[in-house]
Amino acid sequence: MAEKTVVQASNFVRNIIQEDLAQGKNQGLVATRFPPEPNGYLHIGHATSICLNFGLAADFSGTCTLRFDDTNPEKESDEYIQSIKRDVEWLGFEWHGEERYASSYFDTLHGFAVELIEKGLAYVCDLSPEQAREYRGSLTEPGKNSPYRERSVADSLDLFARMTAGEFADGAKVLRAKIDMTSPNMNLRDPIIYRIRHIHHHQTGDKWCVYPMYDFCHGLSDAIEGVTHSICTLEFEDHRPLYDWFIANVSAPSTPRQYEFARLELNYTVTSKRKLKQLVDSAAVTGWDDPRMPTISGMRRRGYTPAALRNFCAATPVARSKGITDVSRLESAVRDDLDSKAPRAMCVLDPIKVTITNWSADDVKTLVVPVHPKDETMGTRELTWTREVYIDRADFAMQAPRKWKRLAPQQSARLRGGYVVTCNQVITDADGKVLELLCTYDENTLGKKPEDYKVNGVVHWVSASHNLPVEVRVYDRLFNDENPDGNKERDFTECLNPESLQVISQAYAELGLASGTVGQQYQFEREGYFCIDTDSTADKMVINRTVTLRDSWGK
RNA sequence: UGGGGUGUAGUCAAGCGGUAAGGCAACGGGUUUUGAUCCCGUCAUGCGCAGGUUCGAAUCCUGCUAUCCCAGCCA
Repeated sequence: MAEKTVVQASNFVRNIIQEDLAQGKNQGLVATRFPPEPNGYLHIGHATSICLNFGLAADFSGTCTLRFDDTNPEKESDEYIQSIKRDVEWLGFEWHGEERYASSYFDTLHGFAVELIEKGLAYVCDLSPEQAREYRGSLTEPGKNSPYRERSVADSLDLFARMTAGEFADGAKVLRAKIDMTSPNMNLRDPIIYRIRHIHHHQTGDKWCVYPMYDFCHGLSDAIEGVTHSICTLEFEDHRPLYDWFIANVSAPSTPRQYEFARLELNYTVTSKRKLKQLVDSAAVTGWDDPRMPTISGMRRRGYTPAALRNFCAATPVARSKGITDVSRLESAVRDDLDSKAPRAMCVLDPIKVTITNWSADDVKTLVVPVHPKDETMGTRELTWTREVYIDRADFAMQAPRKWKRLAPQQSARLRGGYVVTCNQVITDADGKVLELLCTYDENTLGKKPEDYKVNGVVHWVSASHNLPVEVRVYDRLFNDENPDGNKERDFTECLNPESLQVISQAYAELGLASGTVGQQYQFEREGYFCIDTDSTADKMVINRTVTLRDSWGK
């Protein structure tokens, strides 16, 4: 089946690039970058950034690099680097050249810092963190100059060299840019550009004990890579003057421009690496790849597809106004992609036994049905029809409501792909719980409508004797509250949904599923989309519910 | 009380002086051996509020208001 074309939502960055190109800026080049800090797993918010940066580069025949913004070794690790690379690749993007590391620019960056000192635009400051905070002033009051601000160039040069050589303890001194302590923009009040950290770095080992701060490192790394359009989120808007200041005051090899857009917010979801890490560390979920997590690895395990995520991102407008996107948009992107790709199968999650009284117990019939109702290139599959079958408890009602299209006493329904059956008798236990349905089948209804009566319902089923018992994990949203961290009075973990995972230890799938391998996706007809989980063993297949089908009947 | 942003339907948004795109959600209807998919249709006399400029304003001007971000040696 052909790939659907996805509507590309508006994108103000795209417009800016088109104008730049029209004016011949940047020699007609477009270069972007995706710059994660390797301090956690990527989530749905990063997916929008990835799609934006790689997508823009692809659309304008440009390049997009993957650069690890690894300036804070304390929180970073190789595990995160590996997961990030895997996630970007899985999404279907290829970064330009080898992956980059800001840490591999440390020599150049250090040189830029020296250059600033030589120009009298940076100085070594001995203020303690507490003192520095006092000197910084507040949002409404200007800051005061540090007593070390007028230190001579020679002294700062010497001190910075000794900082770099490891002569001072963590926090003893910092290198600061000399800008304006009275600026209404806090970022310009002599920001710190290097701090001392005697700590092993996952890439550079013990080579350095001074590490550059984000503002200094990021823009200049962009300049080193020849990035033309540096796209980040809105909270960095106030940093832009600083971004430009560093590039203007150092012999930067190019002049990238920063553009900010509103990060993606999803309702019923938390997207903050810190909070996601908290969920993992507190065992509220089983790991970064728990299928309930909004991480890329979690969504992958849940059964979301790269195309679904890409389509979702492409259809998400890139704007400068903040808004909360409805998760239903994500879910509809998943359904939309899986509908055409997922083979169909049947699985009964909550069984009631049905005995077809006019079908012989030793008669086992093979039915051949299409794998996909609209795509015959996907072939056919076999179902086993026997005297005893299971249907779902939800598909039978003692008292059929109005417009009921399923089974009920004296009512008929088709067992999908098989015959029409009529329920003649209901066997219940002392409490009235339905134990078994006694039905008769109509032999003239295989592959055709009954001649003298109408059947409006179709119900999924599986043979009670020829099936594959599986464990099914049914997921619901992780949080009950639409805005988990919208209330400052309570911790976001207080609105964790206690029923976000329901384990059905024994469900019954059609036999054909036995050949499925980990990651294989299916549509269980009338139930939803499912995939085989990594927890599956030779003895027990574990299946995740990715998302339900749209349901206009209601639950 | 400083600075920087943003307010268009339930929701997210386009719109850039010429008479309010689109998506999701919702609601009707058609097809259907999945209450799915698919297909049709409905959904802003109005763009945060109040003035002003103009033949004409969501778009320009003035004032107001709401809301978000910034005082890490985090990114």
